[in-house]
Amino acid sequence: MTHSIPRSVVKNLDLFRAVPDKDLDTVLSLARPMRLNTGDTVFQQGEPASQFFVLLHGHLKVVQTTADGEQVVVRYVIPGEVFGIAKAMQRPAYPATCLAVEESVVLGWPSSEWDRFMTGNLQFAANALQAVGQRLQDAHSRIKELSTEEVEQRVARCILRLIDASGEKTDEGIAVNFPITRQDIAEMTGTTLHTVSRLLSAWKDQGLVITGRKRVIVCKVDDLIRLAEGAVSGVDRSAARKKPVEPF
Amino acid sequence: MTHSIPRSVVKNLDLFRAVPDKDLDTVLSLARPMRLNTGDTVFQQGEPASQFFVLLHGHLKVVQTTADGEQVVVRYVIPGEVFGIAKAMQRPAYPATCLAVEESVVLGWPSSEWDRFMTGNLQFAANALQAVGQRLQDAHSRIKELSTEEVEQRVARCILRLIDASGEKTDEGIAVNFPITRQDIAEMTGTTLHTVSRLLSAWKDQGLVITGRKRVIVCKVDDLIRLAEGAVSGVDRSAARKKPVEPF
DNA sequence: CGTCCCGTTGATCCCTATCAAATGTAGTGG
DNA sequence: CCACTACATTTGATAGGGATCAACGGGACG
Repeated sequence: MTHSIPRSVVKNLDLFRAVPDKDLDTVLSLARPMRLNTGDTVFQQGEPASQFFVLLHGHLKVVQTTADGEQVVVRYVIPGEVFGIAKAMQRPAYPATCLAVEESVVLGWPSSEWDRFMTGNLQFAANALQAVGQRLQDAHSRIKELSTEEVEQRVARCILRLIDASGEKTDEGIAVNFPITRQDIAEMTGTTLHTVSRLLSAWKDQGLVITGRKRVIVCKVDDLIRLAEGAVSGVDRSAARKKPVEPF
Repeated sequence: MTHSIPRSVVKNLDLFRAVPDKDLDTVLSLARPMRLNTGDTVFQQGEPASQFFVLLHGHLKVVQTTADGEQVVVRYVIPGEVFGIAKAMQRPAYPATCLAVEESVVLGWPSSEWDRFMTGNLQFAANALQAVGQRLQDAHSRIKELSTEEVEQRVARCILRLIDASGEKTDEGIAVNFPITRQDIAEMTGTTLHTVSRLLSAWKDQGLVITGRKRVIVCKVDDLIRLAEGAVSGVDRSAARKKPVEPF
């Protein structure tokens, strides 16, 4: 045994659910653990997809950069999830960049092992398919939202999703578990950091959320759900609207 | 043999690529063919996912309806593609409605057979994963476009994608192979039929495309590519912008 | 040949991007 | 420990890309 990774570490991962212990031992023996500091990249967009990974601890951000330098946050990876499985879908290169937003620990395998895992264990194949299927559903939800909803709804839904996937109960409300900026939220919802900032400020005034540098805590979840579902907010849009001066 | 489906019909489908003939015979014996008229639905959003399908001939539209009745076109299914594989991703119900936009022929299997195919043949599992992976990539592209590009680029790209996936060379240019309305294009690009109509009209004036009822033919592919990549169009946006009357 | 359905086009409005600038906050090195 | 710096956030002002509202025109199909 080259590493001292306990079997229990992978046993509870979705990707390895219901995979027999003897196969898990093989899996473990091939795993390469990796420690990351905030800002470290696991892989870069366009780079050959030489490995696939599971996140054990921390949080990662997956970002696509467009031709003209704009960025889109594809998703956040939370502990227990697989990522970087480009090769499994027959892509030679990673389609996005993946970086740590806080100290994190990942487990990596050479992409060549993917096929071995697939062929060696049917449960593994089914688990992988389900994981990708779930992501496809999520992507379609996002497309629907970007196509039909207004910014406020989208941002509300985005934050709800964040606390749902990775929220932490505090005495003030439910907090997003990892550092996230207005810019990040904007890149997830197809808007600008300015608009996100204005929305959060308005919500803060109404006591809906508590905000801080790279921090969001939701106090009134129900009210936020109402906004996500299209209720009209109390945000005063008329502030900017000026009544034109009557020409006599 | 209950049906007279020739083996060659499924042999060339991506989903069954490299699957041995003996397995194909099993697959065929369980297949249920179905003929569809324009407007017929294969399945409805929310309905239990009792079957999965392959399109043999024609074209289908996959549509999601939002809570408030708006529609989003998820994708068009072209001959040879799998669809309705909700159950493979462990979803109990279809997440969208699927309907024929022209006369079509599909092949259906009971969802329960999916697992049998998966376990019976590893190549099948890999093919399925690749198909879903490709769709995930497509979905991410769309998210990126909806987030960062303007309407004209998105519509241009949408039409390019249509002729790429299902274009037919004519002596006037490359035609979209199936009936499609301005409304459909709008629902694919997150805009309104009005805006799509205006864009197509402008492009028609410039000789970029030829349009008709439910028809689009691209004459100058290169120019359209240029638009999709963000070149400024010749569309006169100032038409609507009125110079306010000088008050003396 | 009338009736849908699809497409076109004008006019107006407003949500939100953009431009601009100030304030606040964590981290760092002297 | 504080000044310095880099990065995050806030907030105001303005403008414009498209949605929306409204009406008409035209082709297909029964």
